[in-house]
Amino acid sequence: MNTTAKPPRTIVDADTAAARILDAAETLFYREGSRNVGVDAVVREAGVNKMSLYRQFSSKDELLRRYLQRRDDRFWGYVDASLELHPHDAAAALRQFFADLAERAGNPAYRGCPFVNIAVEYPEREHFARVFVADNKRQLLQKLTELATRAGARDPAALAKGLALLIEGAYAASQTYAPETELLSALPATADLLIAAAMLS
Amino acid sequence: MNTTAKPPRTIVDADTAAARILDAAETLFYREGSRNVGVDAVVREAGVNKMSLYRQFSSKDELLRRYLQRRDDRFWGYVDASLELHPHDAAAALRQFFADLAERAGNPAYRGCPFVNIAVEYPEREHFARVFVADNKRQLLQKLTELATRAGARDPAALAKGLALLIEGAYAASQTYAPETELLSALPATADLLIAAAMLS
DNA sequence: TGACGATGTTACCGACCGGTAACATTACGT
DNA sequence: ACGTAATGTTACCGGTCGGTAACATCGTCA
Repeated sequence: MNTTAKPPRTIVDADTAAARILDAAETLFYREGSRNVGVDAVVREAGVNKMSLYRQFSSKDELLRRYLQRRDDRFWGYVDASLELHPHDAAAALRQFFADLAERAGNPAYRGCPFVNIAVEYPEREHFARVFVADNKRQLLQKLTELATRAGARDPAALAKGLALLIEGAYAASQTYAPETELLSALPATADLLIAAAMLS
Repeated sequence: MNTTAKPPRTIVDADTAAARILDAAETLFYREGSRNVGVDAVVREAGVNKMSLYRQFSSKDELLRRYLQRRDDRFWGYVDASLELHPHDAAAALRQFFADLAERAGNPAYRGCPFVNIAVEYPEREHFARVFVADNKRQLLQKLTELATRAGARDPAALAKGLALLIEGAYAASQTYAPETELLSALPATADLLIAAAMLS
């Protein structure tokens, strides 16, 4: 008897196939690492055929590009969501961002900053994915500097850099330190301290 | 004519072969990532035969174990070198560590914290390499807490956690931010600020 | 109905991966 | 001088990688 009956041939149009593939890539690339995940795993997760991937995306590298863009969009969504809570108080907006970041990074499913992970995965600084990461971080530093200025910091650039270091630290620590150390619990207070110190005349 | 003459068969004893293999692994695993480097690349770099590797190390995983131990020793060497400069001034010792860290992380050949990189490379928290990393970080936090206590901080655990976040941030930022942003230049001053603020009565 | 374009399926390619067996060669103790 | 143990060399294993060709099947529209 045939216990391994073939699943019915399901047919999806190109657009939904591309969407499912991107969803699968976002999940797997983030959770396992883009270099650790093969295209076969992506199509399996997406429930589509391998040829459907290569008819929608020219290569795995292009899929990686689309993944990075999605992560970028998602990241700025997080930032905006935090900042919008305090549209007229830049210092409060900064504090809000760190509180929300500590919340996110404490989630057990959190796997660190996707851009930090990319930087680790690809050794060459000139790799297109690394360049994408550097752009994202540059924009983040610019946003932090702008907020520090609006908050009235004496040295906005210095405050922004200090906060940027803290942010990267939260990303990395979420993966390196065991959860029991509760390192992230110190994140909001430390950020508050830096912000407050930057305001003193 | 034979333009591709075989290199002479050089023969090295087991101990020096093992040492050369470990040196090669340390270089390559750190620079390219342990998962991105194959055993063939290691033996090529070491200038030994592949069988010499598998006669000295039971598997690539054991080579990874030895690599981690080497990196751990090297790391605590860095720490001790900084702290020994101020044996009777814990606050100064902490500041010294951050100054030295900023120096190291600013080197163009720097490829971030080897333990952070391991945490990115291996998704499962239970993987032996991840456990090793968590142990290293736990010991670092303990050392920081001890120093914060000796320095007279009001809340040593809080200061230690803040400094630990900054350290992880420096590691990650060295790879994610473009060198032009000079984010690391803000590291010593930010650490000094946290240390000073923790002393206020 | 029939034809055409889009999709699914299978099989395959060359390259690399970690790891090993079999054998050639060398160094060294007796 | 000879035998033995350690080392070097070659070839290979099964598995996975990114990517593709060939063909079967489907939906759609004339």
